[in-house]
Amino acid sequence: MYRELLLLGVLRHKQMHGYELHEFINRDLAFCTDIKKPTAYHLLQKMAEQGWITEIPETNAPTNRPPRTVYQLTPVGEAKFLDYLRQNLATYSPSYFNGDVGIAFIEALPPEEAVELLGYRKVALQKALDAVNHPHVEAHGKGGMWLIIEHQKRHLQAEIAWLDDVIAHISNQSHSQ
Amino acid sequence: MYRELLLLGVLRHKQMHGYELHEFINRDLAFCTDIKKPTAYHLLQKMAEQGWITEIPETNAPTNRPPRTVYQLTPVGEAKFLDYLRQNLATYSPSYFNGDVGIAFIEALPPEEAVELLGYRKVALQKALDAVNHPHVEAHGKGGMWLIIEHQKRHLQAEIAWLDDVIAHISNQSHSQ
DNA sequence: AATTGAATAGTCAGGATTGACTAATTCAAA
DNA sequence: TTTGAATTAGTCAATCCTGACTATTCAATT
Repeated sequence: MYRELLLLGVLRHKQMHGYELHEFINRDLAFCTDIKKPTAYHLLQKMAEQGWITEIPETNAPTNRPPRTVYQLTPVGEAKFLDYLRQNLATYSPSYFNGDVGIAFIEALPPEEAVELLGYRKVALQKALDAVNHPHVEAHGKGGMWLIIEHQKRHLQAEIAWLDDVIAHISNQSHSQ
Repeated sequence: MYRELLLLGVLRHKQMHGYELHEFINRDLAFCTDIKKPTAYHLLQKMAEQGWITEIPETNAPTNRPPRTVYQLTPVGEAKFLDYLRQNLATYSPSYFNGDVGIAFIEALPPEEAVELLGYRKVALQKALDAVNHPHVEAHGKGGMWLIIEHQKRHLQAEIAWLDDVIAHISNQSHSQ
C-alpha cells in the first residue's frame, strides 16, 4: 500500500509516463523501496482502473515509436493520496531484517569463522553508510527527503554499533571457552 | 532466500511437519519474518524437489485424518544450510522502511496535523519497544535469539529517537513560519 | 448427547511480482 | 558511416505469494 502512496505522491508533483516514474523512484527514492519496473506499470494500470489517475496518450506523435502513456493524478487520486499519507504517518509498520536469520543460527558455525564472516558484513555496512554521508546525496535533499537521509544515517549507525557488539560477544565466547 | 535458510535452520534442529514449522516460526522467529502458511508449504515442497529435505508420511496412522507429512533435512540440505548461512552472515542486505514514504511527502500536510499524526506513530513504536522489553520475551532467548532481541531493541530505540527529532523539526518549522 | 468454539493441518484459485525479453533511438568511437 | 553500446519504453510468461477456504479433532458447555 505504501507503493501506491509513493506513485501518487510522485505524480502529484508532476505528471509522468511509466518509464520516467520508475527512473525517478529508483534514483531519488531508492531508500524507500526497490519497486521493479513491471510492478510499477502494473500498479499504474490498476490505479487508472480505479480512477485515481488518468492515462493520457502522448500527443506529439514522436516519429514512429509506440505512443507513450502519460499518467496524471485525478481529484479522486489526490484524495486517496492524502488518505494514504495520513494513514502512513499515523502508524508504525515494522521492518524485517533478513540479516537476523543468519544471526539466529550463528551457533552452527565455529566462533572464529562467524566473526570473520561478520567482518565482511561490517565492511558492507560501512560502505553503505559512507554512501549516505557522501556530499552528493546530502545535496539532493530538501524537505522530506532530508529527513529520510537522516533516518538512513541513524539506522546504519545503529546497525554498525550492534554488529560490533555481536562480534565482540562471539569473540568473547570463543576466547573464554 | 533467507526464508529457505530459516526453514532449513529450524528443520536442522528438529524434523517437523508443515503446520508445526509455521507455528514455530510465527511464535519464536516473528522478529525475522512474517512468512505465511501457504508460502511455507510452497517452499518446503520446492526444497523437497531439490532434495534438500525429504517428505516422510507420518507412520503412526492417527485415526483417519489425512496423514501428515514430516520434513527432514538431508545431507544435501545441511550443506545448503551452511552455504546460505555463510552467505547471510557475510553480506548486508538493506531493509526498506515503508514509514519513510509518508515522511517523503510530509510537506503535503499542514505541520500541525503532521505532528499530531506522527504522535500516533510514536505511541505505536513505544508499544513495540515495550513488548520487546517485556520479561516474557527476554526469557525466551539464549544464543542467537538473544542477539536478535537486542537488535530489535536497538533498532526501535533508534527509530524513536529519530522520530522525536522529526517531530521537533516539523514543530519548529510550524512555529518559526 | 449435542452444540459451539478453538486448535490442528493443509489446499487452492487468483492476484502480485519480476527476470528476461523486444524494439526503437541516441551517442560515440573506429 | 558503420558498428556497437547505452538509454529509453514497455511487455510477457512464469513464478511467487496469500486470503479465504475445507475438514478433522479436541474441549468445554448446555
